[in-house]
Order: sequence, then C-alpha cells, then structure tokens
Amino acid sequence: MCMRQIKHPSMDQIELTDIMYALADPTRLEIVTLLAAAGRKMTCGEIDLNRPKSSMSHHFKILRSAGLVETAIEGTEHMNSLRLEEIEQKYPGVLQAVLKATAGSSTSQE
Amino acid sequence: MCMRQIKHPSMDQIELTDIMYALADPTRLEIVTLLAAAGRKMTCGEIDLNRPKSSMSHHFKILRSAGLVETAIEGTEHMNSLRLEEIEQKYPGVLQAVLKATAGSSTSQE
DNA sequence: ATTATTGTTCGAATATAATCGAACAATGGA
DNA sequence: TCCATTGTTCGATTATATTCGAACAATAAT
Repeated sequence: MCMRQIKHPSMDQIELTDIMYALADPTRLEIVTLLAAAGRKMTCGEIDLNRPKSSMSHHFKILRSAGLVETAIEGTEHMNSLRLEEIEQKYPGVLQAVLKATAGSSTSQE
Repeated sequence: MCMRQIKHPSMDQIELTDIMYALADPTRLEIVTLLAAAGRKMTCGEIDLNRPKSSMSHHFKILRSAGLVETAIEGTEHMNSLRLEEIEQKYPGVLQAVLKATAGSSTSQE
C-alpha cells in the first residue's frame, strides 16, 4: 500500500494544443475512445492494441502529460481513466464532441 | 480571370485526426482563430504572424489538406476562409468548441 | 528469497515535421 | 513588355516523434 502516485498536470496546466496533439494520433485517439466507452478505469493491459508494451506506455505517457488520462497505481496494475469532467470544465465541449465524432466511425482494426 | 483553383478535400475525405493534427500547432490554431474571429475571407498577408512567407504557406497547406481552410485564388491574392459549416456538419461541435476555447485565452503574441 | 506480473525507462534506429532562404509561377498594372 | 505583388515550391537543415527490444522497478504471491 505504498500509493506511489504518478504526477499529472493540474487543470490550469492543461493546454489545448497538448490535447489536440495527443488526440492527433490514431492509437491515442482509440485509447481515449475505449476509455470513454468503457466509462471505468482500465489497465494498460486491457487496452492492448497489438502493440509492444513500451509503445503503449509511450502513448499513455503523452495522454497523461496532456491531461487527458489519469493513472492510479493499484498494486502492480495501473488504472487509467479519462479526465472527462475536468477537461469539460476547462474546454467545454471539446472532448465530448471528439468522442461523439469517434463513436460512429469505428477506429479499431480488429 | 483564369480561376485556377487549389484542390481541397471533399467532406468525406476530411479525417478527424487530420483536424486534430492541424490544430495541434499554435501557429495554425491562431490562423484558424483569426479566420473565425474575422468571419470573412482573408489573404495570407493579412494573417501574417511575423514569420517568413514560406513558413506561413506551409501551415496554410496543412490547414487546407486537413479540410479546415478553403483557399480561393483571386488575382494575385489567395483568399482563405474557414470551412466551418462543413466541419460542423461532419464533426458537430468539434471546431466550435475549439474556437470557444481559444476565444478566451489570447494565443497571439503581439 | 525467488519468481511472476504489470508497466516504465532507456537507447538507438527510423520517420515525420518545422523552419526558412531562394527560386519560381501567376496575375495585374504601368 | 517589364516590373511589382502574392503566395507556392524546392531543398537543405534542424528538431521532434514514433517504434520497439531489452533492462529495470514495484508489487504480490509462493
């Protein structure tokens, strides 16, 4: 029960261009879409998209630094969740509109 | 009156990730913001942000290929306008939310 | 203690993007 | 026709991103 936490940007540190940048990558957009669809915390493993762990970790890192994803360590697992409410508060409509846009056209390739 | 036109993507060719990518660059986001604020066609010259012509041209090219900006040649000038209605139709709320987000915090540096 | 699990970090290769001067193309006007 | 204007294209440089194997760190279980 060490609760070693990963550092996340605070709301006032979240930049719109960082969000845009993070969402510009198809893999990352899919991660966000899956998290939103699930509506719950998910481990990195659950979101596996046939890519090496190190690649996924890289994308999660960018999603985290953009402020889109929050990661809580629970045991050996990293529980990821969308920071939807916070981003809505700071940039109303942006993330929701993006999620609505991806909801129709399936980005997944399986 | 040659009306030599530049090629633009049709609505069904406009990809969300391309839009995100285009808007992830501060210079391009500012161009889009200025065009939206102006609410009219503007020449590249009018939007000059203390950068060389070739750099601006590069950014306009990306905005065009993403489907965000439409450029009509009128004489020696290139008139640029936002494809707001079309993008709203395809991805409702996305661009408007981004514009609302940039409306507050001035991205300009002069 | 040893081992398995989960994910991060490192490092190096490859790929993509930004920047900007210089040359170019198209138009309009003197 | 010649020149000015507007913006694009070219080409080379520099900077930034992506990718992924291998080594590592933290925890949990045996």
